[in-house]
Amino acid sequence: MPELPEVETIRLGLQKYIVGKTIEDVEVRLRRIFSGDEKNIIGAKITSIDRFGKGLVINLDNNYSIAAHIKLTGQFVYRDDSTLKLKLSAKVGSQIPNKFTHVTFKLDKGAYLHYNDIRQFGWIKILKTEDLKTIPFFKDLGPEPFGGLTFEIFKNIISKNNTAIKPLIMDQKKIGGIGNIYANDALFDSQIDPRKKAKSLKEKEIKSLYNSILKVLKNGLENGGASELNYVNALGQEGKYQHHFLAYARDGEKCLRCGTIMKKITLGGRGTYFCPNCQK
DNA sequence: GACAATGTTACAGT
DNA sequence: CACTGTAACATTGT
Repeated sequence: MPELPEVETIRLGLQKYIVGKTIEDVEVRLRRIFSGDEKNIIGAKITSIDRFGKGLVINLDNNYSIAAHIKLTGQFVYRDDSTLKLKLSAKVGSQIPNKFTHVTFKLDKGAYLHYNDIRQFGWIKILKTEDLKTIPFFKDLGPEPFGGLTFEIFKNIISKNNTAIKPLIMDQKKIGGIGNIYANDALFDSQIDPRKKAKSLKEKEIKSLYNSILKVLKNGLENGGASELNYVNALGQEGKYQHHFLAYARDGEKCLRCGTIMKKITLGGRGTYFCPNCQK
């Protein structure tokens, strides 16, 4: 899923469906991805849902929280009597729970929250709310595009780093929430070569990239996220941003701006897509 | 069989 | 110590 727009879409869904509900039981089928003691959350009521970068936090009324990161293939799927008739995406499967459902939270009024994860890279941690910042991922997370990341801070990050611009904006310690899809699309939108050294960007390019990042993330959010891989929302349904990709996965196709054939290279270990003609 | 997949982190090297 | 690049995590699909 899982970049800022996808995780935010899940957060909005969870906020709508599970806030106010009580956790009656927890079934952990794959212990390796789970830490903390589930006994500490049984009987507690869900009060709010937070998102920090690509991480999710479910807060409870007993000073405990459930922190989670779904990495590449995690899914949180909510089910109750009224959502049961909704058809699940094929990305979830026709049945839930299934062999990829590693954790199930049983809520009151016959509702369930299932955690699925094919590759098992994701994690769920039970801990005191005050201890959330002891999780390294949260502690080291940089400012967010729709949070503390002002243009001045962004400019400062870009101009003092000597790495290629694309891996830099995907570095969660520098900026929270941007992943491979939106990094590719933002660089395409601002016509910047992803290999270009961050330090070498002119003020005008930095400004343009800042605006493009906000623009593509907002577009992703308005389309309910990108279900290119395994991502689904909290009801097990797909997003639509995969139909609006500007550069991601468009290698071999014509550039939307100039018609040149789009190229794919590997940069920082990740697939990188760009127009060799109009991204300078 | 080889390779790549929306992410993060441990580790080796400079 | 700081920075950078690569491998690894586990599984599926092409």
